[in-house]
Amino acid sequence: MAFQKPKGTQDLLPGTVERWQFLESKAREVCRRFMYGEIRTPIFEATELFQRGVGETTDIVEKEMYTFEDKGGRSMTLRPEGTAGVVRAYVENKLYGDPDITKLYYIGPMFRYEQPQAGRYRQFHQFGIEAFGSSDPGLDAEVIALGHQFYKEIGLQGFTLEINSVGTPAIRAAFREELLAFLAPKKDLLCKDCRSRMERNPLRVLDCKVDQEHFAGAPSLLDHLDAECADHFDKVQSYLKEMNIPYDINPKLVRGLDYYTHTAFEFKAAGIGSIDTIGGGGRYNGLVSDVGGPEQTGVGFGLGLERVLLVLENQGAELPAATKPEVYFVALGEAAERRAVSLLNAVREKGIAAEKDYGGRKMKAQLKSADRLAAKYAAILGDDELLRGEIVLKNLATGEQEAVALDKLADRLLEGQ
RNA sequence: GAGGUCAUGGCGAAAUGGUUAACGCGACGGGUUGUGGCCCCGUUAUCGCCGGUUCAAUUCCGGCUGAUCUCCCCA
Repeated sequence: MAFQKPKGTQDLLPGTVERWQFLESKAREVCRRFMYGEIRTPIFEATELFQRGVGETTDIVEKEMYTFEDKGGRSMTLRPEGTAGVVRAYVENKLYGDPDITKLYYIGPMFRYEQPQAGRYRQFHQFGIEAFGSSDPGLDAEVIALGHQFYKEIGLQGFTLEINSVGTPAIRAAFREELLAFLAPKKDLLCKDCRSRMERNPLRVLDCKVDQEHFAGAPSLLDHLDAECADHFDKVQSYLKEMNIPYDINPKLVRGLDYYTHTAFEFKAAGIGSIDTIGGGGRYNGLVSDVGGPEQTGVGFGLGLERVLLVLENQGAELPAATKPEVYFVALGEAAERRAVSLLNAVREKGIAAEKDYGGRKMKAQLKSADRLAAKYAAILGDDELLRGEIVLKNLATGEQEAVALDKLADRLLEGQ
């Protein structure tokens, strides 16, 4: 084989792209109803944007970025996530000047240099939304509701929602000290991953799969929230209840990116190997100013389209397949061939999906193609039909045939749809 | 960044250190010089790449690449 696609990427071919188109159109439709407008930002940005926006000590920035130097000597990075670029565009285009809340969505590829596994790719695709300009917990709830509606509408079964409040950076810093004080005496009992987490990201330690026995009596972040944070969290929950969106509180939920404040949430579903997160997000009140904008709040959400699709396929959901032609033209002989070309074109102009043979093959082979493509009709045109000014329309499911005047073909097909 | 499993045709999938690499599906052609889906016949593979062992490698060994699964982490 001469060339292979880069590791962790995929070719989406006709027959499966329809599934992607389905997900994308549903995403757009839900955003339309929620009044989120599409934003398309560059696929690469200045490296520093992600360093500042995502967080210097995150795995993404430390080891997963596709970074390169352009010919002008600038360090550029293929976007590893969507929020930083959107925030940059929000600031650069001074959308904060809009008196109303700015609500944006995006769909597109993201890039992370990782070892691929089930539901994890180097180029993957996210659908995400960001809402700027309000700290109202109702907006957090709206963001969650949009995600919930999307999953529901694509037919996903059995997904769950977990929420948490991660407070403010100051609260987290204080909690972090207390947690480390709790963990320090147990350090030697913990697994090697936990010991490294203690240095890199202590809040994640409590989520460890193997060391749970040592965590009895551990402090909880939720107990350290100040009145404002607790009130915000309560209100988010009451809005979710108001909308009948079921959720669980997961006090150990910490998101992988540094910028979250207050609300953090994840949607989960089984069916992607060892991975269960299909989407997540939260509020990021400090991010806009971190990236050089004014003090402005934001809340958002991103979901992985590959993962959602894997779960759907795993659940045996009905998904759209390749387009089937309404009619397949079978032409016999040169004169019929010429006429078939014009009929084909005319029918297509009327909006009918139509195909014909281009191999000059015999009738049997042409009908076989029509059958294989699952055409509804075969339109058979030979010298006899040409003389009569007719074409034979054969219903391939029933085998019934009828002669149709050539100039009535398109109308006949349209009424049969 | 670490580890396990794997790599044969368009697809699924056997077997084998030696001269025809099963079988199934599909595709193409024919049986039926104008009727598909059923049936019958025929055709359809430089065994991922590079190197090594050997008289001989698709088969054994090593490296590479990729897939898949898992850890870290994440969508």
